[in-house]
Amino acid sequence: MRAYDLLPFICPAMPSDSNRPGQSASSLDEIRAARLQKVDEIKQLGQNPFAYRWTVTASTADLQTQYADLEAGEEVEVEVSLAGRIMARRVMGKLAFFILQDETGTIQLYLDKKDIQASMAQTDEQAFNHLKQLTDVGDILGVRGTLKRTDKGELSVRVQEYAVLTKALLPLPDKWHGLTDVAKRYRQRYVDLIVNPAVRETFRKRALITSGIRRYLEDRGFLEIETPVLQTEAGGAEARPFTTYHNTLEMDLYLRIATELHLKRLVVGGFEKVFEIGRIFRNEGVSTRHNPEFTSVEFYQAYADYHDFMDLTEDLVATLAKDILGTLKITYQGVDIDLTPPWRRVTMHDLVQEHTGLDFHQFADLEAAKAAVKDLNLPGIHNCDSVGKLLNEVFEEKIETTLVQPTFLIDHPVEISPLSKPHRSQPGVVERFELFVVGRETANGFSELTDPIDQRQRFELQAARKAAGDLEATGVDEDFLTALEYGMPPTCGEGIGIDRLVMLLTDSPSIRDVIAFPLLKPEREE
RNA sequence: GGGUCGCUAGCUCAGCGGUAGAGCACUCGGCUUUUAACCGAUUGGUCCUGGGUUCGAAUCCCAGGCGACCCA
Repeated sequence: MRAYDLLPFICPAMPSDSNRPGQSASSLDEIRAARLQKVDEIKQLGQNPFAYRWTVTASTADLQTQYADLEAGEEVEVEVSLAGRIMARRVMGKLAFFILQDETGTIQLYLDKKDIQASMAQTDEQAFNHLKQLTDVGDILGVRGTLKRTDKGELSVRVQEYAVLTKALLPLPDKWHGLTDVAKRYRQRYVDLIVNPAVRETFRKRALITSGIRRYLEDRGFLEIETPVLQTEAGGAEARPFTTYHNTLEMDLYLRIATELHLKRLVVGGFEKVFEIGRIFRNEGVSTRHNPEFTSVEFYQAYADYHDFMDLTEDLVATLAKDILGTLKITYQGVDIDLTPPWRRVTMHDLVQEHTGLDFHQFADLEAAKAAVKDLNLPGIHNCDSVGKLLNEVFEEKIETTLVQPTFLIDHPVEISPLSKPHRSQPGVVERFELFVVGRETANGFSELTDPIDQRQRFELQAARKAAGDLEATGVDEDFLTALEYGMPPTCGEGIGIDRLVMLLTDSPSIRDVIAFPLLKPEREE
């Protein structure tokens, strides 16, 4: 970014029609200087180029809907007052057409010299000429007028009065090609939002999804309780945490990698349905599916198990799709997805057997299992120190990306599920489900482990891995174990990655398309 | 972390060893039914950064920065 504050102040020309200097302005600095001069000319007219307010009585979308049936050439003597950004200017000698954009859409302004100079004679007898000279694409304009549909069929505000509410000093991108440079779009999202309506729509839908989740849970008696971001031990998931430092306490702290362990403490405390929508931080790679900070919703319900939550998840996602998109049949990056419940529920063992013919129940030990999967050429096989991990490796390598339609993968090996309750009838696996859509994990839930003795053993296994150098392993959370020793009711918990859900429902290829300000390296300053 | 590709005017792009270009935007002039308005005239550059090769580099080579995609 350049230091525009250091630019010299431009001496203003007098605000007359004929004495404006005929200088050209084409570089960014020159364009900006020309606009600063217009700022000053507006001030000299006694108007404020950075105004305080404007009475808005209509939105462009409402007007477009309300007057959809107005015939070409027809006018209605109803006064409207609205405000927005100038997105296009087509100026003739004594008539001009602007496109005005507000949050809801756009409408054409019909700017007739006679109308404007008659209405504004008291405040600015050259009002139409000043409109031509002192406004630019990008300015925020307030207008008052009546409605007409032009001969060519464009609904327009026939403007009687206008005011520059905010003078824009910098030019907008090309009106036709817009802003396509991805890095620039992410770095200057405000410009992206101005010129790309689809981006506004994505973030509007994101807001609807988040509030829809909140409403869905609250309607069912869930209470949203906020839990700490700064923690002395980052647990509840396997991920590298960010570290930070508290000066006066003189201690290292971690940013949370999950909300799980605190929400479960609340269940111990007697809240039977709790949730939190919140920011999670993981100090890991950045990709089209991973941002270092992202948003999850985690929710916990006492006396429920993972079957209950699979039902809930189907209904929640279907409700969101129906309410926000109006359909359960969506398209993601050209692939048709049908969100109509019920969704397939299949165990990891069955799915692996279905794809590879291998029955992991049969393997007596790790060596036998490794020998059996030799032909699959698994890249991560050397990291598998248990049959369960090997099973998961087969799933991740060979099957995960094939789960395109919504599918609940259930009953994972205990070795990869340190917080889940053992399966009530199947040894070696837990009562857990993961929702996969278009080959991506989108939700993860399980009957929560409530046995403090078992939980301690699993924590200690993690701690041993951490001591051995595993940066994703967590230590023993003694306070959480203490909480469990006071007794946690049977509980089901689940986390949904809101960013990935938004990607799915807005057909966005990258997580950065659904995060307003994704993390990017700063451009190098000289 | 590895590979491939990209970075040139405010924006979108061309140029690929020989005077840095186009369209749009901007500035000026004209124009009362335009909608990528039109017509005419100007103007605008750290060719991502730093080295190197060369008589000469936006262009070729090396290193770096930032990004996209793929792989891990």
